[in-house]
Amino acid sequence: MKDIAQRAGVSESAVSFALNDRPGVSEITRDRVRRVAEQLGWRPSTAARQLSGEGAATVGLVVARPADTLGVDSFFLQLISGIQEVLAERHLGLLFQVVEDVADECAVYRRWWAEHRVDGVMVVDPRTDDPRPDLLEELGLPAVVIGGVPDAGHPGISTVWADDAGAMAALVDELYALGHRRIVHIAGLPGLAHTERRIRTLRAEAERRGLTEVRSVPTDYSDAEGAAVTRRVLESGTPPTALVYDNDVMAVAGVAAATELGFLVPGDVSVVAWEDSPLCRMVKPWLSALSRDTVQFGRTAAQELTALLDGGPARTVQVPVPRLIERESTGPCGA
Amino acid sequence: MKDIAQRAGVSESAVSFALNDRPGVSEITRDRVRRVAEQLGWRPSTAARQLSGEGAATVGLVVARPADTLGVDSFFLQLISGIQEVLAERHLGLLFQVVEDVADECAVYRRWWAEHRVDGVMVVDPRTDDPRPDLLEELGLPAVVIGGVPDAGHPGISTVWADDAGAMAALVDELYALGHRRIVHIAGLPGLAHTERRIRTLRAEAERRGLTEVRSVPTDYSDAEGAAVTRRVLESGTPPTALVYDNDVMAVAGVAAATELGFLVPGDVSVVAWEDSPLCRMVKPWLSALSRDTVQFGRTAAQELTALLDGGPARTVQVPVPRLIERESTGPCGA
DNA sequence: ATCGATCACTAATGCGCTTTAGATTGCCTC
DNA sequence: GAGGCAATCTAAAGCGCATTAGTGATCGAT
Repeated sequence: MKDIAQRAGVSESAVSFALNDRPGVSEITRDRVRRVAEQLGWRPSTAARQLSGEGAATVGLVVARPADTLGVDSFFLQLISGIQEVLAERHLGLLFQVVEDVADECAVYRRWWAEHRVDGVMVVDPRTDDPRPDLLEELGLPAVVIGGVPDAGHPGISTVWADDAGAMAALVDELYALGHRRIVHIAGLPGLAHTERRIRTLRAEAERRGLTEVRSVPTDYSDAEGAAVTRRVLESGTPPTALVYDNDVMAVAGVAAATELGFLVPGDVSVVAWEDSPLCRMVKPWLSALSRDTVQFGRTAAQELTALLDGGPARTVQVPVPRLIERESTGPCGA
Repeated sequence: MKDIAQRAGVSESAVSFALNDRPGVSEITRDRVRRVAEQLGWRPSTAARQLSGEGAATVGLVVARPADTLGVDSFFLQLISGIQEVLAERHLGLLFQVVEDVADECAVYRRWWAEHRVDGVMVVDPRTDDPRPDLLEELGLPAVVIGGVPDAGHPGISTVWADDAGAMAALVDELYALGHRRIVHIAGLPGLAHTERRIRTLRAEAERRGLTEVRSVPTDYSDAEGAAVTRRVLESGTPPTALVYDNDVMAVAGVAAATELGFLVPGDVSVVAWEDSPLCRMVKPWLSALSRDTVQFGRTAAQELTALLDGGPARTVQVPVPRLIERESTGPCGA
């Protein structure tokens, strides 16, 4: 900046004014300074900028999952792509970290906060009894919870959510209409908020219709557990006629397991994957799936966070309900 | 820090000395200061620290791939997990960005450099005629190229690489021993260094053995192209008896396509996936695959980068050659 | 011709930390 | 007991930027 000031023949302050669109310099000086800066390829040092009051120009994202369960999911990278699109426009950096569990995650937030490393964070995989919103509220770190439930208790925190409950209800409607009465929901991790929401909704819908042979079985999202649970429920006395998997990976593994056991899909048992991906069209039969625009989800979340950083109020915004794409793995109940 | 100084009854400089293990302060004072700092949950502001000469305590990673081809791969998140393990130990942050193409990627490096945002970067997906090493060398940004070829031309840049050529040669050996003479390699993106290396090696190995019906077909790594190419080559006059896919996703899609066409795997055609993942055990027949420890790959790369940041010399380190896991999709040539 | 007001700019301060150059003390040596 | 030296601490400068207070100069109004 000193260089610029010298070459443009003005003081450093003038340069600062010129480049930040602040009043106090004439248009012609401003132009001259701009040109010199451009020519020198100058960019403000984020450190210096931050030290003098501006933010860190960075938002944080930490995901708490063990390395091996992380890779299979296409969800995260899609989400991140969407987030990046928005952040890149504003030249905000994304500080990314993967940790083992929520306790570590909280530690990371504390550190980031103490080191002034981030201006805000995005929280994924919200849980029941989640300590994170409280912590972030306490630290005063702007945050948006991705995939949470509307939550009035935290005025500084935005929520971006999809109506899992509605989607589940619609899905049960659909399966019911096809004649299915025995449904097993191979759910995801028990502690996760959306898992619990889906489980609760399924139970409520079943009760409403007087269905007794409807249940959820929590898993760890892995193909191994997906296959294992599938085998277990299909080999029971009265096997279900419809299986709903909480992710694409388990659904694919489940279909393979069912086929091996001699069950026809969708003849003997219908299968729905919650989360669409290329995977669903890579196996035969093609999997019917609940699809949503994950990239857009990320965009929306990032927009909410930037709005928060701009001093806007915390909001709760809903993204479109996942839509059922019917492919080949669902059909009328045969049993 | 002012707080700490006050409460410990010493000057700010003494605090700095104490907390940075610098001489100039007695052990008892050092302990006292440490205790106060701990109690206050103090962490140095990275910005201030950076401004006074230390680095940014951050390394950068940018991946240049369109959003949709990004998600299917389990490679990246695994790699990042490994990287994180090493970075977390040293409290280094990871600044992550996804962009459209290499030109954008270069722009990001320039910006990061100008803004002093990162101390070093990790470069993935090295290409033939890659502009990035030159640029990074010019900027003086420490870097490690992940999956590159040993490259003597850039003294400031480390390389971590796997011997794709050796793996390909071994694979051809294996297939040749099984009696396969017509092999098609469904390759990845043409510009990528490892793609070219695999293609060249395959051609060389074929020539060495006088095999004329061996070739590579480049693709974009997508399941769609994988399936399309599979159909095309299998429907040609003399179909290959062995297919080698450059990633797991295409291999799975390819098997599905082959099966649909009435080809038995491995009876009519053997299939090998280059890159192992849960996917390979989610389809029947289970896919034989070249497996490597991607998390470890990330760890190694991160270690090289931290070594570079510590002022060590640039090195070229090789990770273990991918190992062929024979499952159910490979067998003796039937034709 | 004088005054206040506006404009274009400069000087100086502070952000939180590291670091260099002192300042003070105690201790040893001859 | 004076000089020297090491140990321990403090004062002050500087990193690159934003910002506030201050300085001239120009202009319109009286």
